[in-house]
Amino acid sequence: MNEIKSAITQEKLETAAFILKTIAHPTRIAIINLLRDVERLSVNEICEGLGGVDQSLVSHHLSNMKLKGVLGSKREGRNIYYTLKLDEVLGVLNCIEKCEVRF
Amino acid sequence: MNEIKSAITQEKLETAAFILKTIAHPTRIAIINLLRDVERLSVNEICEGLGGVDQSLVSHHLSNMKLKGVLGSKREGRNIYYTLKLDEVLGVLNCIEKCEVRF
DNA sequence: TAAAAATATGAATTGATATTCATATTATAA
DNA sequence: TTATAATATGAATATCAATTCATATTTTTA
Repeated sequence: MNEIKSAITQEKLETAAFILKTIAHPTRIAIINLLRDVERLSVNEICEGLGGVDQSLVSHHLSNMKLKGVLGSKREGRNIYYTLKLDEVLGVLNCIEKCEVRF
Repeated sequence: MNEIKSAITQEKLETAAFILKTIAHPTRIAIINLLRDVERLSVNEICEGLGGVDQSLVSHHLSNMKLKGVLGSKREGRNIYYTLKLDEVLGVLNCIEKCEVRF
């Protein structure tokens, strides 16, 4: 009669890893940062905000994050606007931005 | 005369992505969780805590996280004890553990 | 209705990461 | 001084993710 330590389920571990993997890329973090204070942005605006990242590559990153539930999108005329859907990731970025890595 | 928006530097983006990548794996998250409330653990204890993950694989994950500055280690007799070095990652896990992903 | 703007898609390539397996190293104990 | 326990290492393989490039789709406007 012991063994408290409410072990995190395998499923939760996998979900956490899944989300972290989804955002663990400089360009994708930059995109999330752009969406931090703006509610929504068109692909063009995102491309500009990133400064010189290829349209197609940006699009791949966007649809990847959308697929994984981090972003949402809505077409309006000829633009498509992306929004942050999983706001919790902002918390993650806040945490991580503070820390310097010292080897 | 505009352009406030203290853009995150490329370097910061890369550091953030680097750390996130380092922890974005179910086994590695589990290891960090084990070290959350214990200060230090031997490799054996970690293997047991993980339940049936191959020793060699655990070792690879450990040295990877050590290399990247997330863990530290200290030999003592024939055991090697690992500790959390970059405590900020706990914050990241706290953030992430809350969120369910809904597609 | 053809051209242009905005964005997506898919295949090919490249690059990175995880896993396995067999073996090496280090320290202690018999 | 050998056997054993604890851990690391490295090469081989397998798996997965990022990038590029060329082209497709959708919407609007001339």
